[in-house]
Amino acid sequence: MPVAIAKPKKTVPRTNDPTHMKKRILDAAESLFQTNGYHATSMHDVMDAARVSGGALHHHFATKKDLGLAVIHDRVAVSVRETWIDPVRDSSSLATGVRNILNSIADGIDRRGSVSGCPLNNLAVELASADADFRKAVQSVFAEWQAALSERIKRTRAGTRMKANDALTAARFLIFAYSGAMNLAKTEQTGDSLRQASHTLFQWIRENDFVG
Amino acid sequence: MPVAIAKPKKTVPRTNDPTHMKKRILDAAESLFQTNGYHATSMHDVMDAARVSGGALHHHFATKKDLGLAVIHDRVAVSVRETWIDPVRDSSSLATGVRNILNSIADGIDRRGSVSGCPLNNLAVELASADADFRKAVQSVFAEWQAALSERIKRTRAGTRMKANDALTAARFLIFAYSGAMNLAKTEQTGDSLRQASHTLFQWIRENDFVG
DNA sequence: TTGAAAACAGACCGGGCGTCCGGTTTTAAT
DNA sequence: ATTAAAACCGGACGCCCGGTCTGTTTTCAA
Repeated sequence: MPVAIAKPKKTVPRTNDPTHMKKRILDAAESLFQTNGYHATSMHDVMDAARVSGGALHHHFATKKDLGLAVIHDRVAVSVRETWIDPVRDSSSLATGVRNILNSIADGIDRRGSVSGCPLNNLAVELASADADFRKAVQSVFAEWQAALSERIKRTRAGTRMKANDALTAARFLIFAYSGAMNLAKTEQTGDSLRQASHTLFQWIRENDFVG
Repeated sequence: MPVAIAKPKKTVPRTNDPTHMKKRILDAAESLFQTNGYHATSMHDVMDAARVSGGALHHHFATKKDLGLAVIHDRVAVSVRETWIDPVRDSSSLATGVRNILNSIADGIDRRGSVSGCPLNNLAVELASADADFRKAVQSVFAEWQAALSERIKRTRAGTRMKANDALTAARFLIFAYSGAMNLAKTEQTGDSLRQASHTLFQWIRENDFVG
């Protein structure tokens, strides 16, 4: 039996930084969930990617489901706000606003060379129909999204004289087209479909007199 | 120690029926993949649902991936043909054809009370970006779908005098809207979004003079 | 200074996963 | 009748999953 080997002195002391650690975990989880999917990524994958111990991971997120819900609330929702809600609200015209959003996403895709898809759609399709909590979380993001678009549409020429329900339908149609285009972009690994959607939606917005 | 119990005589002899057995496996796999997702369903789930032994399952589909690819080729592809390609090809007018397809899907959803989503999109979103073989399989179905829609558009009034590429773009736009509407229908568990898409697309088709 | 809670580490567990294997039965060609 | 392949059975195998547990370190309030 070998003699006990002296344990080396700990050189670097640990520093507790729960905020930063939580951010690292969410960063890793968000990235892995989007590129590989929720069920296809294990907790150990998250631990490795975030370089976090199992204890720390479990301390901040008790279960995998908690982590998934946190990703939706803290990452996917803000992603939708940054890429869609804020730009379209501040755009000088709805048509150019939507076109710029879609084209810039397409450019990002082609620049990066790969498509992981729409963050919201990815988790929605995989988790929405299976689990009620996930569905509620996803649904609230969709609701915020379509409400913002609807508000913007109401500020257009045709929007001022249309019923609130019709504005919502138009808003949802924009989401339909974008989501579907993103799905195809993901399977084709190209931004082409987003540019096509941009072009067609631009004309659709003009034809419907959504000016301004 | 109890005495050996005489093994009861096998009463019902086994009958080899590989075609029927393969069908049962594909039935179960298709259903489970659509309702719960590919990664969320295990091989044992398929065995239980199809009431098939592990040996039989492995005999017909060596790996889970093989089973998934078979579901795409033999089930999802024909599902797209039955619900989209054939009806739109035989429709007297593009506008009513598309409207009928979307509305009948919406009716089916509300009658059934639950939405598992578009079969193709479900597997596309979950598997396309992760695995090259899955992506190719999904992509070929999309290609067949948009080609059929493009051919139908070319037979409309505006279609006869437009470039082939524009017809394809219009065809893809229909797919975009449908896919996105189905995604939202899945998270909202309602057919409403499909009816909205039906209404908006109907007008869009008319505005673009896709008559006939 | 002290005590307790929060933050983190890492080994560990039962279970379920996908897959494979030896053996048996059925089928069909010879 | 013989034989080989195909079809099917049922369980074992090894791995890894999500989650738990014990213990240590850090932080901060009292």
